[in-house]
Amino acid sequence: MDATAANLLLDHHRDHARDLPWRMTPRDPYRTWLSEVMLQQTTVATVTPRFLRFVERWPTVEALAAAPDEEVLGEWAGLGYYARARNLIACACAVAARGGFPRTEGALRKLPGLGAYTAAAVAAIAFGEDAVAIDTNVERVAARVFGIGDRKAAGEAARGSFPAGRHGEFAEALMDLGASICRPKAPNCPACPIAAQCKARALGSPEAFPAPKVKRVRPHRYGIAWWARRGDEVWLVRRPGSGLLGGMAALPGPEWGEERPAANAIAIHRHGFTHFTLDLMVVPCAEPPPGEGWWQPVGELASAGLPTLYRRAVEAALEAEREPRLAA
DNA sequence: AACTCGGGGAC
DNA sequence: GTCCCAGAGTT
Repeated sequence: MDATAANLLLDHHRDHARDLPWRMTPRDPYRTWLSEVMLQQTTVATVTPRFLRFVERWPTVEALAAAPDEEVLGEWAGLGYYARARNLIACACAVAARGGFPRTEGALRKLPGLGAYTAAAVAAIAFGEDAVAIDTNVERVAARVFGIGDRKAAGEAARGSFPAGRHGEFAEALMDLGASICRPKAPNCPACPIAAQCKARALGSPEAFPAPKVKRVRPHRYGIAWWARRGDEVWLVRRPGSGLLGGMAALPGPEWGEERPAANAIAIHRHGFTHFTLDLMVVPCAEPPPGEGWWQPVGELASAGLPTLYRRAVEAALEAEREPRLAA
């Protein structure tokens, strides 16, 4: 993309930039960082209400660093990719301890949870450094503008297009274009300020770029969740601090496996993860299984910080208790 | 370079 | 159902 096209895009962005709650003037490094982490593999529509709740509860990185881990993980519950929340806590503590965010891409890159993209995005957007933030939007727009099928190659080709002194603004312009006009499906080329410069458009098939990802078959697994009741309470546990749903509140149960267990379930909840699907069988038991845990009032399950898998499984179990005939 | 790691919105 | 999303960390 030449300088003329970059200026056309920046001019368009001046009038069409999305009004997002983390885009205040001037940019707040804390909110920039928090939004970028929340937005990793997560849509703006999903993030926006969660971001607002989060900054309402913890308005500064110092406040976040001082919060108990369980409360932060609970606030993150339902957003997915929980390593982000664990790294968020570690990063907040490191930043608070050193008296604020580092202001360069290289120093930001050393913080937990900040990879190549996020370090560059925070450096460029919050601190005005000429760092190049290449996300999936930039890759897709570049793939079409340059007519390059390979996503990573397209992203690298976009590096030279970032105008000096305006890298943060340009990254946001590319991201807004990718979200609003140069969408994955049904791109709105007539509304695009750089359609005349677009190779994929000239070829007549913008949607053919970038090349589609190779998809893999998702295996299936089975699991048991113990349903231990005591009056109006249910027994919950905290999962180990790493791995799938690491550190999150959960129903107790053995590790999941390939074979369908023979168990008398009152409910079976099917859940889709990124790389497998799970049938979680909720099985009543008289006593809590051995190990750490706590009795959670069923009327206060919303504040327990359950990830979606267990939140849905609990809902199914409570429904089964009300209507036993519908048990699976 | 390939895998792991969630969940929801849009279609 | 499918595809995709302001990716990072591990192996």
